[in-house]
Parts: sequence; structure tokens; C-alpha cells
Amino acid sequence: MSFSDASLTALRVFREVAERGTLTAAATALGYTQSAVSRQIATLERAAGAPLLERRHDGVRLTAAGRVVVHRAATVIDQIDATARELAGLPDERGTVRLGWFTSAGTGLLPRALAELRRTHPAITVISREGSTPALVRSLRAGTVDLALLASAPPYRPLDDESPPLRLRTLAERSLLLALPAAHPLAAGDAVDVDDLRGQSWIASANSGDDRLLGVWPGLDERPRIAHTARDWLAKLHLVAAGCGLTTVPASLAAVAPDGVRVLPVRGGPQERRRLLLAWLRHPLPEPAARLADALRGQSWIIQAETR
Amino acid sequence: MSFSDASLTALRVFREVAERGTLTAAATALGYTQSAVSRQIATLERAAGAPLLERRHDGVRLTAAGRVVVHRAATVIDQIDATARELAGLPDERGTVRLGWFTSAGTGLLPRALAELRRTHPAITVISREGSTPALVRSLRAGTVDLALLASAPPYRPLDDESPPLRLRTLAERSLLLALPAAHPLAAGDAVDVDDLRGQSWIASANSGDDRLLGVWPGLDERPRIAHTARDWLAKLHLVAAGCGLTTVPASLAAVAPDGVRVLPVRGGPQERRRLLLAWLRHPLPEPAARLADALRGQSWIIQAETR
DNA sequence: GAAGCTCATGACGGAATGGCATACCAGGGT
DNA sequence: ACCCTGGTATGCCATTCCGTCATGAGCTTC
Repeated sequence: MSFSDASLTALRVFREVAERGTLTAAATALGYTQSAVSRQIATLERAAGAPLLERRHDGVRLTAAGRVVVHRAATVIDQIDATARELAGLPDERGTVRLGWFTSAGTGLLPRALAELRRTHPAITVISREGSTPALVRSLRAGTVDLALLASAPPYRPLDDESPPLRLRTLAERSLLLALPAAHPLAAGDAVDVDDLRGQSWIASANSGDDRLLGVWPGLDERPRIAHTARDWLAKLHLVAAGCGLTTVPASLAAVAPDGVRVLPVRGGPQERRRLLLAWLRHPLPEPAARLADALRGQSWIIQAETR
Repeated sequence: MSFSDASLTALRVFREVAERGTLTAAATALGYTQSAVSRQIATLERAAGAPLLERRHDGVRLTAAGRVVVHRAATVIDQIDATARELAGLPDERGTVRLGWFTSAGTGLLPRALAELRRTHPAITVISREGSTPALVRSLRAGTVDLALLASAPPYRPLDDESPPLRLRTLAERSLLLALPAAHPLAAGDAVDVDDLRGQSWIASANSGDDRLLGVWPGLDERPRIAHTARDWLAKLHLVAAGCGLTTVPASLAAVAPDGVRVLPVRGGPQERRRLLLAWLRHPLPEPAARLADALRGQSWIIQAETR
């Protein structure tokens, strides 16, 4: 029994697991049952002669051997898929970038950068998908995205501690803002004082993954009053407009807030900065990915200037 | 059904078939039956959606799609095997060259070049194997050797007509010589006249593959008298010494002929030149392979000078 | 026309694979 | 203290897959 006995299916399953972080999620993504995935991993580990996953109560994490395997698996599967495309007579994907992005990049930075890129490099195709920061980091590791646009909050911990380390570039650094109903008493001035925020009602994001509670101004109350929970920005902003509560917004959304919503900075308290990061793993970055990175960087300067 | 459904086993089998040139040979090499190989290829072709092999009465040849697939298959399998090594904690094969060589290189050029390389670059490991020209060409295409040392006779046809073309470099060009018993009447002078060769008894090589009859001076008789057949050079030369017949030898063997054998040039008739070729496919050639090529080139100059 | 080589294919048995149900474990809320 | 909810592992089963064996069909050589 050696790794050469591994099956392609097992590699595919393993990559999916590495990307999703749990066997269960990988199973549903693949249309398998959890038990099938568990078995595939088990036989792959037997073939590898070493555990590839560290089992934890909240999912699994890659071991050192697992990191070796997921990297190889990604290139193997890419080869197979490229062969399929080539045989089908489709153009190869040399001119394609796969981009992952965190939700609030979707209203400003992303569409502008894509428009810019289409103007300057019409031959480049961008395939993108939204995802949470940990999901995107796993996708980078699993080789299913080439480039990821991430947000990071203080204390700016590294995104993961695996090797090789992800390559990072900070695109912009901006302040977290507060969205409140135009009719709200605090909405009168040019800014809100942090102490006035205690005891308010909040509209939070559905807590996706291990992120901290989003949408509530950080560091205020132990147990803030969550009036509503929504994943969608448009829904959240309309809830604010309807006077249902307050929420935090990244600066990029200030420009697109609907009527009835005011977006203001918060005075006092610790600086709530957010960094916009570009992350990738492959080095050197393939040509089209580098061009996309340029476009994102160009647009992020504009945004940075707009909103400080 | 798409190529993504291909299995690793099928790819392995396919590479072996591409390398051996017949399903049967691949089957015995893999320890399978011929029918198993036939089925694997059939399902792989179904997955690819196109025939990968052209069936001929004497084996199979790759189609255009087959060439695409064998190339990808080689890199996939290499990845898998590299993973296996890495997981086993073995050193990776970056410092290894896989060389293929035609039989008569084994007495002079090859050992000298390897000794030279070990002196100048002790870190490089060479794994080599003997093979016929068509077998080695297939091995280059299948990615199981990095470099091949080949012989070529006029009219110096291209080794194959597939794409991408093999990269070639001529190392030396030498005359074909004649080995005859020291006691033979023709062995008296410094050279033999081509017309005296008609009607002689010959010691031929076992006709391996589709090569023409080897060991008999070319262009003489329609049906030469073959007294003995042997694959091994040492055996052939001792048969000559025992007076059992004549045979042709490449110039590189002149120096190692045993007592009782004379090696002489042949006067008259068309020039019977043999080219020593170095062939490879990957470009650029990996570093250790390039160093081996240098060593072979260096030694071939010496040989060329020795024997003109 | 028989022998010898090639590849293809029908029949069949055993191994691999995925589904289901269930067991187990840890953390959080009541 | 309890259960609920997330996670993974595993016994049992049906099916599918993948080999072998035996045979057939086509072509070349003698």
C-alpha cells in the first residue's frame, strides 16, 4: 500500500474537504454522504501512510502531510480538468483568473476593478466567487482560487499559520463606519460619540463561521441587543432605514446607502480600522492574475482616497 | 461521462501502452492480462470522448488526442509518485536524470560519460536503461526518460512525426565497421573491399522491432546467409573469433574486440555512416539532464577523434 | 491454409465503493 | 443534570467496477 494506490476520487474528495474544513460540508458539496467522505479520507490516509487530517470537534485541519497532499492533489486535478477541456476543444484557461472575495467588496471595488480590467485587458476572463475569509484562505490553499480579496480587522493576525505562507498585500486601510436611521437622534451631527452607542438595538450579520459577531460596534457591551439578523447588505440597510436598529458598515458601502440611512464615523474608543488585503499563494503570480491584482490595486487607491 | 471521470489506473495503463506500442506488451509489463488493458483503454477512450489509439495489425499508435492525453498523464503520474516519495521522506528527484541508451553505447560512451559526470557533479544521480530506438522514442514521449542516446542510419529519417517534435543533437558521426576472424583470408589487409563481402556467412542481431536486419553489411544480397543470431555483442564477437562468420560493428566497439577478431573499414559501396544522437523532449532541459548531456557530448568528441 | 501475431468482447467472481443507520464525542443552552 | 446540535467513525448491505478466462475476428507470414 503506497500513495501511488490513491484514487483520483479520493484526491478530489480530499481537496474538497481541505477547502470546506469539515467532512460534512465537503460531502454535501459533492453530493455524497458524510460516511462516504469519511471512508475516502480513511483509505487515502492508509495509502499515504500518515494521517492527513487532524480531527477536531469543529471539523478537521490539515496535518503537515495533508498540506503536502492537498498541494499535489490540486495540480493533479487541474491537469485532468485541463485535459478534459483540451479534448473538448475548449480554449485553455491560461487567460483566466479565479478570484475569491469577501462580501462587501461586491458593491464597489470588485465591479469597478473588473470594468477597468475588461477595458484594459479584454482577453482576460475572471471567474469570481464570494466567500468568508477562512473559506477563501482554504480555497487558496486548495488551489481553487488564484487570488483572494480579504478583509482583516485588528490585531491583524496572520490568516493561517501553514506553510508556505500566503503572500499578502494591503490594498487599503479604512475606518469602520456606523449606519443609522436618518431620523435617529444620533444622526443629527457629523459623527457619533462611541459612548452613545451603549444599549442601542443592532442589526447583526448571521455569524458565518468563527468570525466574531458582525454588525455590532465592537467592544461595547458584553451582550448587545440584537434586534435583527440578516446576511444581505441591502436587507440590513433597509432595516436600518426602517428604524429597526443600527449596524456597522465598511466605508465602501457609504456611497450606496439608500435614502433614510445616514452613514457616520464614530468618535472615541479604539480606532476601528479595517484592512483590505490581496492574498495569493502561487509565485510568481500568473500573468492574468497579476493584471487583475493591478486593477484591484488601482481601484483601491481611488476608494482609499474617497473615504480615507 | 467526461475525461474527469478517468481513473489513475487507466492513465497508468495508457502511459504503459504508449510506451510499449502494443496492448499485449503493456499488459505483461504491468502484470495484467491483455484483455484488462484493452478494457482500460476502452473506458479511457469513452471518458475522453475520442479514440486515443489507432489500431494497427502490429500494435497501436497514438492519435492526436492520444498525444494530448499521454503528455498530461505523464505529469499526473509523476506528481503522484513525487507525492509518494515526499510522504515517505525520500529526497525528491530533482537531482536525478533518467537516460535511455541504445545497446552499443553501453561499452564505451556511456560508462565514460557517467564516470566523468560523477567526478564533476557527484550530486547528480543517473538512472539509465537500455532500449531500442523506437522504444526509447516512445519513452521520451511518455515522459519516462528525460534524455535518450540513439543511433541513426542514413537516410536519417526523423525519429517520429509527432508533435511537438523531438529535440535532437548529433554527438558524433562515424563509419560502420566490419568484424571478421583474424584467420579469415580478407583479414590480411588494412581494409576490406565491399565486393568481397557477397556470399559470406553473417552473424546477425535478433531483429528487435521493425529495425532492418542488423549485423549484415547493408545493400549486398537480397537474402544474406545468416549463420547465427545473437543479441549480445560479446557473444557475437566471440562467434566471429571462432570463425563462425562476419558481422558489422559500430566504431565504438573496435577498441574492445577480443583476440582473434579484426575490425576493419570497408572500401567501396555507399558510405555507411552512423550518427550518434541525443534526443529529448522537455524544454528547457532540467539542470541535471543538461549536465549529463554535456558529459556525453564531451566523451563523444574523444570517441569521434579516436575513430573518425 | 495454418500459424502467429494483434485487439475486442461475453461471462463471471471478488473487491471496492457509496448509502443507511447508528454510535460516539464535545460544547452550549436550558 | 439534561438534551440538542454540531462534528466524525463504523457495521452492514446493495451495487458497481475491474480484473480473469475463454473465445472470436482481422491481418501477415510462411
